[in-house]
Amino acid sequence: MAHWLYKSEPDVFSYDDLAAKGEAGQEWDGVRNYQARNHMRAMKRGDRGFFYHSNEGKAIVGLVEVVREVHPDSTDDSGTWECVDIRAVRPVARPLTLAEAKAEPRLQGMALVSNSRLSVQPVTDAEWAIVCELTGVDP
DNA sequence: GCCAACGTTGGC
DNA sequence: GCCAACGTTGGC
Repeated sequence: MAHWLYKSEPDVFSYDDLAAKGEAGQEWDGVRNYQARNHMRAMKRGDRGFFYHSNEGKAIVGLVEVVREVHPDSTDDSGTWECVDIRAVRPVARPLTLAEAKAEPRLQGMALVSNSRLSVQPVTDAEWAIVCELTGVDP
């Protein structure tokens, strides 16, 4: 099973906001980046991911899961953009800040560290295990 | 609030 | 198809 990371500004849409949507989750719409879209196209129902708060907090704060595979973005009329639906699983026991991730030698290759602008990122199995360890998540 | 990094657009 | 200009993101 592949793993992912989703970024969101908590001012706009926070992990708590996602949790409030419950089991049905939320369409991850508004993504207007081809790389990010391609990652969403590759997602399978049940894939787990991390939820990262950008700008404010700058930390991995929760665990999420894909509940609906790729489909047209309802906020896009052009037919270009697609997205998945995700739901909150549970918050992590201990948020992992960007500064901590940058300071962790084993995470230097992580997209979060090396390509901060990509809003939907793949997470390798190795990175997943390390972040689970650092956040106190039972994978 | 600034600015660097990156992606996208459009003229040639 | 190249590349300059522009807009956006996001860390600081």
